Amino acid sequence: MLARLVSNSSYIDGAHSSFRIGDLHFSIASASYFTLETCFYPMGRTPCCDKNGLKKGPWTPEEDLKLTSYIQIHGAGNWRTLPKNAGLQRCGKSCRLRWTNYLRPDIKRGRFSFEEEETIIQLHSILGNKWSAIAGRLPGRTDNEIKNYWNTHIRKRLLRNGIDPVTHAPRLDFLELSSILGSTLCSQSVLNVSNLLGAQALLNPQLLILANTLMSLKQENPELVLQYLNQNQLCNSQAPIQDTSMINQTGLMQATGQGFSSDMTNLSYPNSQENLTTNAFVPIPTKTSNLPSPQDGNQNYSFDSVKSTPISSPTPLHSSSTYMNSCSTNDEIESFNSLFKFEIPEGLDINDFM
DNA sequence: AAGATCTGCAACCGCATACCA
DNA sequence: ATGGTATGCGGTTGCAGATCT
Repeated sequence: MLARLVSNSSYIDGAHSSFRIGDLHFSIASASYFTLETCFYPMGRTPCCDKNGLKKGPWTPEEDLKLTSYIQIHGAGNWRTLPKNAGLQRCGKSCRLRWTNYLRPDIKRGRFSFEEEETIIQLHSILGNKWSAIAGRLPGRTDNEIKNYWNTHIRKRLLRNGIDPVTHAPRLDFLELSSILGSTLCSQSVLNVSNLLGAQALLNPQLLILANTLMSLKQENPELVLQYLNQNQLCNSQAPIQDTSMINQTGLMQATGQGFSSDMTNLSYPNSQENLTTNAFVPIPTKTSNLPSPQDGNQNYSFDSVKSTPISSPTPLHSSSTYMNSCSTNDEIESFNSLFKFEIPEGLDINDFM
């Protein structure tokens, strides 16, 4: 027996986005709104709330007051009946969300502290997008708040610093660019086209434009380019890099303005708070190192393992601190421009790489 | 000054799952 | 074991204010 719901403007929500008639299972996967003119429910199964006439959108202070007052007296829970009992024209789900994400008295509001941000990044490197799990370790912060902060601040910053926010590993396009530029610009020979073509598929086309521009600069004024590269230890003019397979990670570090030593043996992974505050850091992949892989739970890992990781692959995420701590300045264009301190050609927006 | 674009965040949506009858 | 309901979770959307052109 079927009960036809009379509303034609309501929509199926939450747990009721799927239903059964006999042995047939119906699922509404894509449509957010579902006209009920043709929708039938099995008798006895009703939506969690009748959306007809229920308010959506931003909460008013009056609604907040009603909800808070009700919960203070009766406690949170039983969200299905709560709106009616509290005199609210809202869905229970909406009430729960408003309470847990905004009205709860133990919510800490305001900017995230440096320590909180560090904690989020470290936990995300382990837990991935398990926002509720991360929130559970940050008292006073909600999963929604952390998720928003990650998407609007931390994620962008990691991207700009050449770190894949999914894997917490250096991004391939940055590594390849560093490799190409290190090889080609430092070389006294003409442009190694095959190297460029070999990496082309991995690169954002605009990165190629940038590389080409730098190549042109080199041809026009090679001494200036080489002088600057040497000044910034981007390459060793006495032993020019000829093989792009040897990734000059040091160059990348320097390129991002993070001030790493050119001595690879001295590279370490700062973990102390003072290092966090003074040095941006990224894992140092070296092709020749015997450093453990991320799966070892160690902060160090080889470049091979990085290269084998798809840029947007699901995260194994058992490596900790495999991220670059950003510099406190927000404008990472600066860090990229510091690659060579050359003027970026007009019309080439570095943000497009991000 | 005004329109366009960007940004941050609250709220929504659909799915998964725990719980209970 | 099965089905119905409640709740939790993560992804996405939409809006308001800020910034840019």
